[in-house]
Amino acid sequence: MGAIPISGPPMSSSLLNGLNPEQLAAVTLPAVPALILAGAGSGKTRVLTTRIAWLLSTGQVSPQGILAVTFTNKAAKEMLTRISAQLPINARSLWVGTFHGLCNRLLRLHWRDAGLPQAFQILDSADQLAAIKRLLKALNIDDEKYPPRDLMHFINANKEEGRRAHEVESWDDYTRQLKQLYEEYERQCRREGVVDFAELLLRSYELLRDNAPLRQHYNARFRYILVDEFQDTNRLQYRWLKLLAGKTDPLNRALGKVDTATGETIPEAAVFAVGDDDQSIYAFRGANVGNMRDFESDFAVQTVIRLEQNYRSHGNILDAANALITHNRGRLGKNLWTEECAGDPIRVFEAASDFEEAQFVVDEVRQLNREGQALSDMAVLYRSNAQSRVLEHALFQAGLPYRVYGGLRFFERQEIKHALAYLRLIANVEDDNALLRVINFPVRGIGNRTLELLGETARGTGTSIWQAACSGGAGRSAAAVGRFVQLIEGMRAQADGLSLPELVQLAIEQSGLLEFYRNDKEGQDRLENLEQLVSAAARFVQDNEDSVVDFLAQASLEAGEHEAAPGQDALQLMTVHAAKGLEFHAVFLTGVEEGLFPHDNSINDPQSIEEERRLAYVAITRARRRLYISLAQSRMLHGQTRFSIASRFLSEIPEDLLKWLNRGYAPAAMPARKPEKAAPEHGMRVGASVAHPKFGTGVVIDYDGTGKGANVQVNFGAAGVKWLALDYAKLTLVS
DNA sequence: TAACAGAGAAAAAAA
DNA sequence: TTCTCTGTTA
Repeated sequence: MGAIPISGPPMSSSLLNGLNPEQLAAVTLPAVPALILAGAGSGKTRVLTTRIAWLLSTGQVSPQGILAVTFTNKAAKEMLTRISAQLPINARSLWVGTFHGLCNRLLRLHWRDAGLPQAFQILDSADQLAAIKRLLKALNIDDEKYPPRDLMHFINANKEEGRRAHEVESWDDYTRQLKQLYEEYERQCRREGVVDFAELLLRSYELLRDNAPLRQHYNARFRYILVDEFQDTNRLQYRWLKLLAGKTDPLNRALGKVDTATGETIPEAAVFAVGDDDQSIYAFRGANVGNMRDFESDFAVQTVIRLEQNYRSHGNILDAANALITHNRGRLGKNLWTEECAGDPIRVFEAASDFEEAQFVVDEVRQLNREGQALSDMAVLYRSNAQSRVLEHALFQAGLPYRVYGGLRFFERQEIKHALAYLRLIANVEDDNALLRVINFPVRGIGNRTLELLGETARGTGTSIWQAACSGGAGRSAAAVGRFVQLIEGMRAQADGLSLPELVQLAIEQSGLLEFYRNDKEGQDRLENLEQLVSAAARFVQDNEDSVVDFLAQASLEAGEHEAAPGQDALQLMTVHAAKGLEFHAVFLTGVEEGLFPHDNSINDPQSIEEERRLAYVAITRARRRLYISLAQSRMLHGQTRFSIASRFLSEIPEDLLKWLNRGYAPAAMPARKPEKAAPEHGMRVGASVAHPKFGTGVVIDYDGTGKGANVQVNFGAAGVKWLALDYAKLTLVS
């Protein structure tokens, strides 16, 4: 292993400057398995990149010996950028990427051993769903009884547990059928030469598991494996890591045999797992926090380092976050601290309605902005996307520029997907997914009936729809189908000798996409996007091989930026999930109400409540200096006014850290609303303001019973929420 | 084939 | 409320 040539002052000392003792210890660990519990804002990325730079610059390992894995392309890119800023190194020789990106790399290199066609295509989740719908149709399965989404989930969940169809246990007819469909789906994918996201993982896992020489090669090669966001790994990803690290997999007897047979001692890579169990918010998509404990025991981890010093937030914000998260059980344990002062208290605002809440945000943002705070350094966070509407409306009215995260991304747009489908067909005519997407777009007179016929022919002969189309079994529309076949054949014939951007240009022109959107009065944006696709292809060939297949793979793996307004100074709006990893001077956490945050769907399950609490923890720790928490007593939800009370999470934050901006707020100011139920005879409809001699004023949020048995539930704000028997309680209607 | 009406559902999301 | 899906109609 050669050392990296170093120019200038000794790299290692300047590298390590400014690290705190824990960070330094983590960065300079010897080759042992280690778990780094990195709290929010504790300099996690810095530790990861500095460790890689340190390992390289001290000559302990060559770039080939390092594998670093992340979840998002953004994180991977950031890591590469920061490493190359610290070291004069060709970043491309490093294996740094997402799980899926690295698996793709592995499978492209060893496609034959993995049993894949050389030009295999990657299905994104929309493609996968389409493929499943097509399968169900082909098999004549009632999709009411077997919803495509459920089947997709079934398949992915099993793959993520490392189970092939034949390994699925089924005790009832329903599961037996799902299992059967899983098998059929795999067959279809194999025939079409496509792999879905979960398959990328599973296939490369199996490749390493079943191919001893290959595994030994990579075991010998990767001496240091670094994992970012380890708490977000799923079971399959963890097993994949174990395999790469040279750990035998107890779940897999075959592997044990191979290893005894070869008699080789497997060298074990030093796995450096960085994560934070308190920020695990992706259980719903398969993340298994338990991997952190499993890692400790499976690898006999002796080194656990806690990065608890926070460089982001003021003390009060950290205290609030710490206090909140202690309500979770079974944590690995961590307490953030800072050298900064306590700072401002957390400002709490209880609004009468979602409109008023939005208005509050507008007013505060405007005030902060007037004081010189950049809008882009402020964020409004919410639990669910539906909440953004009211906020956007108020911001728009106030003329405050804002940017909403989420929504469609570049490679997910329909015009882009259409263009890519033509490219896919050029690369592989057997790709039924791609064919069906564009055979009649732009419209060329090939309707459903024709497609059904083609589908039947294909099924009958066990071939692709393309084959069926070529053989001319298209009934009345045979001519139209023939023209389509000719169109694609023509493109394929011209493809030779064209560069990738030229090919993209050709595809969008000859397919008629360009003309179609030119004639479409709302097609202007789409035309621009198609132009951008050509530029993207041009950019791609600058840094990569001129290969359609590689370009398509990248398009699937990196869907591109979320839709966002052009780069002026704008307030940031996003879900709490989307905010993970980001930080802002001021954060507005909105909708902190029972039923919304924690969400209704998690209220009956302690595990889910804990995940919601971690989500709140993530939200709070995004703020550097100012944190606002707001809630609304009533809000429009699904077209109905819904009344709610403050979130339990709010009461889990010590009162002395909070500053209620509108304590003693008069609920009578609430606009009249239609009662939810028939008006009760006592007149205490939902939303009515009432007064109680002891609890003060409040708002009726529910009632039941009649006559002597009548009860009403009242939100008294500071005094809490109470059910009161009307017959006894001295309640009076205000106003 | 395309436009339209009515039903039903609505948590979060990377690759 | 608003989006998406399905089935119907011109």
